[in-house]
Amino acid sequence: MPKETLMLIHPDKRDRVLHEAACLFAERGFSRADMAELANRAKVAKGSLYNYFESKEDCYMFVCQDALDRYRQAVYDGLEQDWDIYRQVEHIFRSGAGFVLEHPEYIILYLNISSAGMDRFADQLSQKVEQQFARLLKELLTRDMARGLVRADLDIAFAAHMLNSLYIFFLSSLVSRHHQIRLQEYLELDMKAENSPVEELLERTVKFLKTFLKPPEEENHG
Amino acid sequence: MPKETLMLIHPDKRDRVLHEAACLFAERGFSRADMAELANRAKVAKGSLYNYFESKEDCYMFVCQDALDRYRQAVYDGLEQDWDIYRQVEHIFRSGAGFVLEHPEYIILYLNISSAGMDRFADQLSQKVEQQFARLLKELLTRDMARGLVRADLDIAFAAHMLNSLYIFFLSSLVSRHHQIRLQEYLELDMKAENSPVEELLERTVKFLKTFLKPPEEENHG
Amino acid sequence: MPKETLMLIHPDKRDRVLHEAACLFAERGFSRADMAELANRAKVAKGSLYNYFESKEDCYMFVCQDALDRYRQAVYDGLEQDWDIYRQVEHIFRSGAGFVLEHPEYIILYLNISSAGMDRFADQLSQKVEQQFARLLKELLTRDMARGLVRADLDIAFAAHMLNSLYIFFLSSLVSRHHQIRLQEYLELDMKAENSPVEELLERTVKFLKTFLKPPEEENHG
Amino acid sequence: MPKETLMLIHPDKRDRVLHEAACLFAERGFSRADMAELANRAKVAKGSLYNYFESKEDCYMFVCQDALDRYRQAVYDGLEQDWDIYRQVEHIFRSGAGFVLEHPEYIILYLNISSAGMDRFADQLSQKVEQQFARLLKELLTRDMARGLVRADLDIAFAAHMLNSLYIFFLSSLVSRHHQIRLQEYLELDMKAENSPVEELLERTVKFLKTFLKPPEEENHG
DNA sequence: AATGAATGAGGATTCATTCAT
DNA sequence: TATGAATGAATCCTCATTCAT
Repeated sequence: MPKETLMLIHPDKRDRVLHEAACLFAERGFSRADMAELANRAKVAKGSLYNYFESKEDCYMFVCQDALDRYRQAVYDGLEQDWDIYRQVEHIFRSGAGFVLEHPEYIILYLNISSAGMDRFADQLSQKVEQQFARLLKELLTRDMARGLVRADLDIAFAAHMLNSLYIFFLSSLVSRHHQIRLQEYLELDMKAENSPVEELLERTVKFLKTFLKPPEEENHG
Repeated sequence: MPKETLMLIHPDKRDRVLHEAACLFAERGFSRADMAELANRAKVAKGSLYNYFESKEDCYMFVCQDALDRYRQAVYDGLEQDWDIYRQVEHIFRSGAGFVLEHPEYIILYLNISSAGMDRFADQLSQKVEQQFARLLKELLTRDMARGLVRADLDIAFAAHMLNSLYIFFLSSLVSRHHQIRLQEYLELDMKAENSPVEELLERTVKFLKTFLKPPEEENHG
Repeated sequence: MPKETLMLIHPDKRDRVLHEAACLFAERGFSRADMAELANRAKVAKGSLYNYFESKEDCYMFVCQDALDRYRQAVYDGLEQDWDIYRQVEHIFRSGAGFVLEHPEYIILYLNISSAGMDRFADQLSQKVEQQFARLLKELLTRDMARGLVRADLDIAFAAHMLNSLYIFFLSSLVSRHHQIRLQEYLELDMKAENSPVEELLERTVKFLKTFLKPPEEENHG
Repeated sequence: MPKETLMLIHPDKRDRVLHEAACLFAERGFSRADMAELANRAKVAKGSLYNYFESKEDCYMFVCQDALDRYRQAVYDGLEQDWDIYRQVEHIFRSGAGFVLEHPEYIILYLNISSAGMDRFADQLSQKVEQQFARLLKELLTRDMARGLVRADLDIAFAAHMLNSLYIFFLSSLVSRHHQIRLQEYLELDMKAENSPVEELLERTVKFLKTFLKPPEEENHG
């Protein structure tokens, strides 16, 4: 619940504040980020921040929500309803990667929600963050199972859960040192290499998914 | 690189300090945890902490490494080499869950490594954390693929990556608010319920894995 | 490099802070002086000091530079270019003494620069402190040697060095316990006596200088 | 007043402690020097230091007194009573320089006595430090004035004071950054140069002294 | 609405000294 | 006598937030 003022100021300034806040929180984490630095970066007076937000926490929360909105617009926009699940998932992975590479700060904010001492943020943000993709995945799996594109013996909810898990780690590996190191251990991919293997990882992921989700007879025919 | 003193004091005191540190860091995160509070909880003088550790950061790092050692001992100890991958994985999931329920603080420390501003910790910890399980999973998959227990068309590295991803989310859902909410959205399981559905989740996970990893012909026979 | 804020606050407050800082640093030395005490004395919040200065060290450095500026204004102001060196030197000794008696803290700060562990301050301050008087003395000696007021066989640079040495010890004996004790041993003057022998010391110094610097023939005529 | 124990331990250990203490105090100054570091350097337990000394202050005081004893032994030892003042002074300057170059820490301790907040040390040390040279200089001047080697119109006490002043600055310029910078300004001598101009400075000093102290007729004859 | 100086609680770290072994 | 772990007061500096202009 930011203050009214935030919506009354010039949109450029608002965007600047939100962008710099997202970057700063992503760089330092909530605790180590400081409002004076934010004011500097956003070229705004320290006092002004408190005309826009109730508190640092309020600022953080709003930045996360705003990030989520921007993420959704970027990722779900080009989606065509009638594509099969494999195509939709591939599209989401690809546009998700595009978005994250352009705005690495947002996925870091996401990862932060599950870190220590952030429960109060999780309470307000997590459901909002997870719900949409969970529903979409389950709907698509159900629909395409009916269509025979997905194996019939599938635990749909769990499959959605697994898809999302892979998605999270896929995006995380684009920005988080830990996830890059982890990926290095598992897939021997160096996400920090000049010639980043994003596309390779993406294709391997999608291929893997198909191996698993497609019905056995599909393989016989394919 | 804690100071020598840490290894010279009474093991009970050392354990108390490490335990309280792990709990405090897990409760508050690195930044918000404070050394005075740690001293109180561990019933040790503030100054003594600096006889044991170079700095708060050094303390954090060592607590994480120590946590990893304890985790490994707890989880890998009962493992029998000749069990098939399904049984080994189930055992790891089960003993992992047991460990995490007893020491929720440790998995929270793990999640923290991938949060904002923790890259310097990731640099020192992540590989150590991920390597062992990555290797084990890949070895088991390779071995059991040869034995015909795992489908032959498998991208072994990616499957290991997926198994680990599910493991991480499984354990996380035992302790992290965010992951609990996420699981609620995907699997409609309330991990905070009195009658915790851990066992159910575990069985569902193992069953799901079998569906995916077992060779098709296996299904025909089973 | 104090922060901008220092120059934006009310001059009275700035002066109060600088004055109290100079006094405190002079009383205790750099290490033993503490910022909380300074805040108290200057009737300013502790945090405010850090709006004015980058650090304690920055504060110290600026206080020294400011002291130098004030010293120069007080001492060099009444100087008349065409006075002979004896009169100019006497004037500087006298106004220097006046300044030091009014602001004993400044000369203590000067003495501090040459004490242990203060090299980093010396690097930034010493040249600035010494240069002006060195040049003035050498110029006057050169000029008055040409005029026949100073003996012709003089090592001008060394004479300037010696004049300055005497000046430093003269001023130091007004404030430093060590230098007072030293002077007691050499000149049997008790600088701490109620009826302070400053004037006597000054006259004796000037007389001594004349004995040494004046050309022999001058003595014959005088 | 160190504790008895100091005199009972092995002289090598005592020397090591005193040497390291002198060096440490010279490097850091009294306040910033710490007893733990001293214990490390002297390869002695921290607790042992408190078997030797009442306190840090007691340690500092004793180190200074010990330094003075060593200085005196080194500097006054080779002195021949019947040398004229010029030769004796030159000898003292030269052996003083030798001593200081070998033990730079001692002169730094001397400079420290006159710095801020060290009055309590000055009260106990300064007289002891200054008295001997003051007396010697005055005696020599008196004797050699009677011998006609020193000009008759001399203010003997003041001349002694001046000689000592030059001596202090001469020695200081061998070790103190501030004094080196000062000397650079006055004499354009770089005491830090590889080919250190110590000898040049010494000769120039002695020559200067002669110019000043010798009676005029001496010059006519010389 | 914008500004930025003021505030003071909070938190990491240091260090002289003690004392049990 | 030597040791070094324990102690806690002391001290530098940070930073969210307020408020007068």
